[in-house]
Amino acid sequence: MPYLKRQASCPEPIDCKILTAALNLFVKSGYHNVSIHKIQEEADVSIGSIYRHFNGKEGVAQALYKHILNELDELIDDVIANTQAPAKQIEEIIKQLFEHTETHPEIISYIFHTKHVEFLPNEPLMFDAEPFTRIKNIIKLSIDSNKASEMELQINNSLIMGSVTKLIQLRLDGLAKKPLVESLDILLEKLWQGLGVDLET
Amino acid sequence: MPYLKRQASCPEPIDCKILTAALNLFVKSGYHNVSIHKIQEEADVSIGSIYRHFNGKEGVAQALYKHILNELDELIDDVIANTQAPAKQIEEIIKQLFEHTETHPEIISYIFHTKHVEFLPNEPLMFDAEPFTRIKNIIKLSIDSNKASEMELQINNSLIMGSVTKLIQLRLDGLAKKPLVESLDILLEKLWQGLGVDLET
DNA sequence: GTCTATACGCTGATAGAC
DNA sequence: GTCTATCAGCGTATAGAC
Repeated sequence: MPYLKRQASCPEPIDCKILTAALNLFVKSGYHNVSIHKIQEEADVSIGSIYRHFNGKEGVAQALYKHILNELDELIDDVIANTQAPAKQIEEIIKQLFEHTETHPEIISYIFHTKHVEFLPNEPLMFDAEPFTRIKNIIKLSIDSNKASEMELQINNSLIMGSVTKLIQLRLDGLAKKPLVESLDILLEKLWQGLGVDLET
Repeated sequence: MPYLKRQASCPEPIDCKILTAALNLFVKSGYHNVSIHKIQEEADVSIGSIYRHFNGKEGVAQALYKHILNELDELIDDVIANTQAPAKQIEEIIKQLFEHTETHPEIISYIFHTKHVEFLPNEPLMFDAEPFTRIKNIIKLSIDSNKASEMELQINNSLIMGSVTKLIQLRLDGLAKKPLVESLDILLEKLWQGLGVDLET
C-alpha cells in the first residue's frame, strides 16, 4: 500500500491534497462531523476545486473508499505472488495489516473502523467488496475443507477476520499498548489450532 | 434483556415511546441521518417533550446507550447467577447474544454495530464500559491462565468477542442466512480448541 | 481550473400558549 | 407537562469573476 501519494491513482497533486486532508479529518472526527469548509481549509484548496474534482463531500469519501480498497487489493496481489501456501498467505496478509496499523493508521482506520453505510449508502457492504471476498476465498483454501458447509466457512472467516479486526480496533483506540505485530505469533497459533490447520504439512 | 418497555427504567410511557422510536431510526439510518423532527414524528410526541425528557437528540442517544448497556449488564448478572463454570458462563452469554440478535436486532445493532464515539464523544469507549470489562474478566477466568500475559489476555478476548461481533454483524447485515444459534456449537468448539480450554474438566 | 461570495434548505433549539 | 410556531446557525451547493 504505497499510501495516497502514489502517482498512479493520484495523478493530480491537488487530488492528493484533498484526499489526504479528508482522510485525516474523517478518521479524526467522523464523516458527519466534518464540513466541506473544514476540508477546504485543511487541504488549502477552494471549495470550488473540491466540487470540480470530486463533486462534493460524498464524492471525496467515495473516491477515498475505492482508492483504499484498491490498495488493499494490490496488497493481496503482492502476497499471492510471493507466497505459495494459502495458510501462509493468510499469515502474511494479517502481518501486513498489523504493520500498516502502525505506519498508516488513518488508512486502516478508514477501512476497519468506519461505518461506510451511513454516508455511502450506494456502496456494497464492505465485506462484499473484492479484497474481502478474496481473503475469504484464501481462508477457504487454507483450511482444506472440501466438505465444509457454507456456515462453517462463515465461522472460520469470522474467527480469523473478526479477531484481526478487533485487535486492530483496540490498537487504533489506544487500548492495545503494544504494536500488533508482537501479538502475531500467538494469535496465529491459536487460530490455526482452533481451525484444525496443521502448518507443517 | 426485557427490552425497552420494561417498567423499572422506563417509568414514563412517553420516555419509552421516544426511546423506542429513536432506537429504530438510529439503527435504520444512523444517528446523523436522523433529525429531531423525524424522532418527533415517529414517536408521535412533540419536540418540546423530547427536550423536556432528554434535553435533545444527543440526550436521547445517551439515555439509549446507558439503558442498553444496563440491560446487557443484567443479562450477565443472570448468567452468572445460574451458571457455575466461567467457560459455561461465556457460552451462555454468547448464546443469549445470538438469540437477542434474532428477537431484538435493533438493540444488538445499537450496541455492536454503531460507532458511538462519533456522536457521544464524552462516553467511555464501549469496550471499556462495564458489561464488556466483566466479560473480559470471565474470559480470563475461563481460560485459567494465571501466568498469561496482558497481551495474551487481549488476544483471547479478541478471538472470542471478535468472532462473536463479526458473526452478529454479518447476521444483522443479512450476509448470514441462518440464525446464529445454529452456528453456536461449531463456533464454541473451535474457540475452546484454539484457546486450549478443556470443557470436560 | 481555481477561487470567492452568496443562496438555500435543514437541523437543532427556544419561547410562549395551553 | 405537552405542544406549536418560529428563530438562528450551519452546511451544501452554485453562480460567476478571474
